[in-house]
Amino acid sequence: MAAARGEDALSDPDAPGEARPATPGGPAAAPRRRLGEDVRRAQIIRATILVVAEGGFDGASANAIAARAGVSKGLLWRYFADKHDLMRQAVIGTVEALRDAIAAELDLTAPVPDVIRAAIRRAAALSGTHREELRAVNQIIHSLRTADGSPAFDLGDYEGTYLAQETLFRRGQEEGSLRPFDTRVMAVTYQGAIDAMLAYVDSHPQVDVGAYADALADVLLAGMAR
Amino acid sequence: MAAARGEDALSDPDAPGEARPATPGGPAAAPRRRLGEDVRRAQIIRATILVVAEGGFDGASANAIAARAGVSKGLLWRYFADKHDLMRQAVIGTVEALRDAIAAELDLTAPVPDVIRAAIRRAAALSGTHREELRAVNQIIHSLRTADGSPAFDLGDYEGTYLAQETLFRRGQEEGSLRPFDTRVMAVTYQGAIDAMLAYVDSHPQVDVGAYADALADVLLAGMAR
Amino acid sequence: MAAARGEDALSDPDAPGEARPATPGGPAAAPRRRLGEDVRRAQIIRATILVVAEGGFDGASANAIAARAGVSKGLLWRYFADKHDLMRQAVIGTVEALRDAIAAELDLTAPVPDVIRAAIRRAAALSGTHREELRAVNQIIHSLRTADGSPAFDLGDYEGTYLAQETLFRRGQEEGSLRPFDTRVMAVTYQGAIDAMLAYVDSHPQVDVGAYADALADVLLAGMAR
Amino acid sequence: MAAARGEDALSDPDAPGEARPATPGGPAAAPRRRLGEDVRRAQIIRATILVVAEGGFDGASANAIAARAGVSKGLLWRYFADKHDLMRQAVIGTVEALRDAIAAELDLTAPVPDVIRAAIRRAAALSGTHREELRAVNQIIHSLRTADGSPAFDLGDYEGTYLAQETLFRRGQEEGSLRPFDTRVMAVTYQGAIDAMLAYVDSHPQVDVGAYADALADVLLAGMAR
DNA sequence: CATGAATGAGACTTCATTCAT
DNA sequence: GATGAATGAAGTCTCATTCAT
Repeated sequence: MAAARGEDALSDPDAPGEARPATPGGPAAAPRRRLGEDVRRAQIIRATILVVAEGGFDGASANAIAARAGVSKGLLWRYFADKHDLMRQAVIGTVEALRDAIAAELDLTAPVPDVIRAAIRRAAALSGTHREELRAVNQIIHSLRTADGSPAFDLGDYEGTYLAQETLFRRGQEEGSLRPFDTRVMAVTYQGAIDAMLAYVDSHPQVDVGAYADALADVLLAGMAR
Repeated sequence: MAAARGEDALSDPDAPGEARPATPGGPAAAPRRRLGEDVRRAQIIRATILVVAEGGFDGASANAIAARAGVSKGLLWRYFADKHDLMRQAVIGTVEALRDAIAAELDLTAPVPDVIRAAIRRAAALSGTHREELRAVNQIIHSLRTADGSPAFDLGDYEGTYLAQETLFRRGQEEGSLRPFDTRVMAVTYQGAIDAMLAYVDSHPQVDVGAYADALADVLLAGMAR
Repeated sequence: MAAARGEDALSDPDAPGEARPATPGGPAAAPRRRLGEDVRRAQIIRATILVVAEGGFDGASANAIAARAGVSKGLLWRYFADKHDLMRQAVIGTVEALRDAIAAELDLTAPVPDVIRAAIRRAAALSGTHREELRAVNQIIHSLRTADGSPAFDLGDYEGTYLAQETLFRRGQEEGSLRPFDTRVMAVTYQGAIDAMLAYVDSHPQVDVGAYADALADVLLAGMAR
Repeated sequence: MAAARGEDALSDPDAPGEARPATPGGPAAAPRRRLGEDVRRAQIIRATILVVAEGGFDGASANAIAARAGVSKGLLWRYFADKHDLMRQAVIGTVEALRDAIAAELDLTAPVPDVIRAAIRRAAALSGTHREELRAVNQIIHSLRTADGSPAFDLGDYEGTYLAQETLFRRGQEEGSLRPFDTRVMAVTYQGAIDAMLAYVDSHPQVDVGAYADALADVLLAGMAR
């Protein structure tokens, strides 16, 4: 399970029974381990994702994140300029990982309808393997604001995704496997359908994700295919 | 007590179970409620929507809301139990208004494809008439949490909407205007496509909303119609 | 004594034996008195002066100031934008009070040497009546910095004082009671001598302030008078 | 241990009372101290002076000082017990250097008025050669506090300076070059005038320092000389 | 010895909520 | 009822100091 990479202080595999004066029942002492920069950053980002996924953006205080990571509060600010920076980097790193997880083993040279069906299936699979990431990224993207109150992320950040999908759709149209339609509207709709699916299966755990993905592929391809 | 009106779900705008003293008329009767009270509540909710739409959920302090409403800070808590209650009721009231705005003049007895196309157009029109409401409701729904950290709203609140749409789709299938498909998946997808459209046109002001709505209707109906 | 205007929470004349659960020996409860804006500001500034005079600029935390004023921490920020603003206003208000205390009953039309001697005496008297103010203002002026690290006060703020003294000196020179000298250098020197006196008697409590003032007047006038 | 050198007062640069293991030479012998150590200490003190002069006492974090000195943060505490110790020793060492710079080439056997005039000129010259030192020492002396909040330096540390000046003044009075006056008051005033001059020229860079020094000597000697 | 990652106390500040007026 | 002064908990962030490497 992705959630168990060893960031939880309570499950720390070798917190010893440290000699601390007069608090023998208190929480385990911190052995002050020294880690490489990248490892620490990843650990803190992972804790951020988990805390946000669980308690929402507002509940993700620096305190909660540090506690979840099993580090001291002050350590956060050695690796991130401030909380905004931490959240921003958590999103950026996690989105990259999600994109990789979708793109992996996806044969983009296959017939376009096959690519689309496979992509939907892979996206659906994320709900099982990256539940916290999906939840957290959603929260942060919707909540993070710059100092002047404007959203830190907006749909402009989706532009690259839209363009890639439009390219795919256009190839399908040229190859004759897709009928003519407005590719931008279709890209936005496609992305919206994926996001809706992920939100739906996240809050309806009894739903068969694979079946949903297949049904969604049927619905979308029925609208696209010639 | 005035602070406890409208209880649980987006689809339940008229929940009972509160001590509203002796109001034996129907919900449309507005019996003994003093006008000033409802006006004040609406005024505060309106201010809440505007402040949230502008500065996001986190930026919507009670101070800012009271100032925007032109009332004193203390007055908020005469009409709402606490900030959570204020936000919840702002969503409930506004969603109701949005639903009314879509449903108005919508002839549900018309042929199903016509209903769908009309509904998409009406939803798109909201981006011009209810921009703040759409933004604010989105913010609050994504951000509001209960005391234990769990989301205050979830997709369960969409259940009523899904059921209504499924009913419509099923009639189309029975009448032969729509082809067979999983109505729940289609309902979720349809709603996701609408939400994606609204978000897209909100952050891309130069887009022609009507044209987008028509293109979306084309895309969706191509996937649904026989 | 100037220090006993009733700002000290512990000496609050009517803190009652409040019914607080299970802490019958703790500090007296706060009756939440409501005060006019000017009174509160003066009270907080007074507390600031006392805390700075006693523990220095660095020891004057917002916590310490609020506690000394007998108010809650948060109240400070209703009356002052931030700590810098609080310190700035404390200096401005106190310097004005000090200047008034020196200027009062000073007959500026008297012969110049008499004015100078009287002014030195009055300044010396401040060491008895405004000890905390003198200490605190000195601390803050030397310590307060703007966000970019540059001093918040500098000798430019003395310019008005220098000009006034130069005017006085020049009158003395025109009237023939003072000999020719560089009035700017004399103004700076005069001010330095006053400040040195105040610092000296502050840290040497056994010194006879009046005698020092007379001796200083002798020394300075010997250098000035024709 | 090297971290505890020079103890208490500005006028006492060689205080004993610390455990320096087995150094039976006189204070001028520099017996077993390794050269590298003193170089490091001087380097760190120099960095401290520069950082304080530039950003003030509060802006002089251990981080900034270490960075300016080009050493690691942890190294500071090998040479100084804590930050208070570092600041104290920076003052002590720098004041000693400043005193040397004034005393150098000063012929104390010359006629007293000549000595005074020369001393004023030399002090004025410091504003060109030791600007950072003057600023930093001023900052630290005014800001440094002991753990209980009382000033770490006070005018008692000037006592040696006052005594030396009084001795000089008294010789002048005995020799007939100076008229009778209170030598302690004159010493305090003289020092105050010097400090005021240095502060003034520091914040008024366009002033001709030499001319100021001559004018100040005129003013002071006019008050002292018979 | 030297480094700098890590800690933890404490600083300033915001803000939902209470309550004297 | 209405106001906004007052409270106090909680948040983000800094920094002197420690200590594993």
